[in-house]
Amino acid sequence: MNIIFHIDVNNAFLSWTSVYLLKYENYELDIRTIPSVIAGDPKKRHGIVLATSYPAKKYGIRTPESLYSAKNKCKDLQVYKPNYAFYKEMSDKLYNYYLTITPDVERYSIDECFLDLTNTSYLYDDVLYLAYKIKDYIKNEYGFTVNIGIANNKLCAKMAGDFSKPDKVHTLFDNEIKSKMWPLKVEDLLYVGASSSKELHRLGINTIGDLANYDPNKLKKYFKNRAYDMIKLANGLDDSKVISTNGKNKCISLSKTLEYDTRDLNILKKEVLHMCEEIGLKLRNENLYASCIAITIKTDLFKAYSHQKKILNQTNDTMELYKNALELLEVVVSNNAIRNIGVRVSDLVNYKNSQMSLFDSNTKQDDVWKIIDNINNKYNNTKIMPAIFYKDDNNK
DNA sequence: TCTGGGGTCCTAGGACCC
DNA sequence: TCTGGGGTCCTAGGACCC
Repeated sequence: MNIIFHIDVNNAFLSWTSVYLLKYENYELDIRTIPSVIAGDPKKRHGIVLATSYPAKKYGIRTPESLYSAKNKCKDLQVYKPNYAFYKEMSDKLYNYYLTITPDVERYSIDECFLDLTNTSYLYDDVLYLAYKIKDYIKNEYGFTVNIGIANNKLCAKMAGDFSKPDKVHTLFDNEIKSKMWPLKVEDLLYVGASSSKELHRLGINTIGDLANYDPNKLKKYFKNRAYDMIKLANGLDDSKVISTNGKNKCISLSKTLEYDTRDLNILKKEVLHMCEEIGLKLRNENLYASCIAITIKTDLFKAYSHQKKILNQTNDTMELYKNALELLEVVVSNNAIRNIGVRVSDLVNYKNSQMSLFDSNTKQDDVWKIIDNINNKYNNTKIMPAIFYKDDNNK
């Protein structure tokens, strides 16, 4: 029998900012105790609520709603900006702490990990006791609380972690699925989102138990092959493994909501070049090459489009990425005003198809990037970048 | 001065090959 | 001298997660 822990930080961004303010800015007020949220800048059209305190939740404020709407619900709402560098630091600290408990740790998001204790639980006589010890250690050592879900697979561990918050340990072992999970609303089931739950309710499937016992052949008419997966999930069945994939993503993407909608190709090109810079740097730092690149956009009407293409000679060269991205950009720019633009690379490999380098100057170019990257990695603010930026800066 | 940003996975349909 | 069908690769779009 497998033993899986799911550990997530309660209101992660808000808790972490609170810890930061108390520790480094000598705040006397713990923002977790007042109606507060973490949100971006509405003037830059980043006004989305990213995390909420429990007092803010009492006003019905939820992520990710607009800051505008959140403020309408609570006039005294206190708003704090996200501090991603500190969040990353906290996330790494937690991850390294988990590794002292078991080597089998999967980072599921910035504030969530799965721990596989199947092969290590013999070291700990009582897993429930261990969970309480972990939870209390984190609270005392770092100053924020977590929820821990314990189960026989990842799905149930994650479901258990959501039962009631904060600062709680819950179990959802195989023999508890009917009593603890089946009464829940069907939309509470992992991977059943807004679109599916709407359809399920229409079919009279309101609880996870309803779904678990529904005729798969009937459900197939509405959900195709996904019907079988959904019924499996509702029965608490999940054989996915805890995989230590630290840092190894299948794609890297960057996107940006512009301050104003635009049809101006020059503005979009500049954004795309900037993203190719960042993505190229990330690829080179991890010694990865991209075989596929995409441009994504969102129009002023919130309609999303994307265009992608294979890159025959895998690359992590900024200007190669940019050249490919530009071809896609020309396809994607239509009559729509563009609100959000992004670049995504995928099919990442750690080798380079070097056949073509006999005919071009790739090797020399690689050396140039190494020098540029060393400087950029060292000095965060004064970046070496393609000449187009200098021109732009001078025009300000 | 309403609606962010970074991911994974699946499916349908077209192109192309034999 | 009349157009089947299997397999693979690729793209676009959508659902879902945090």
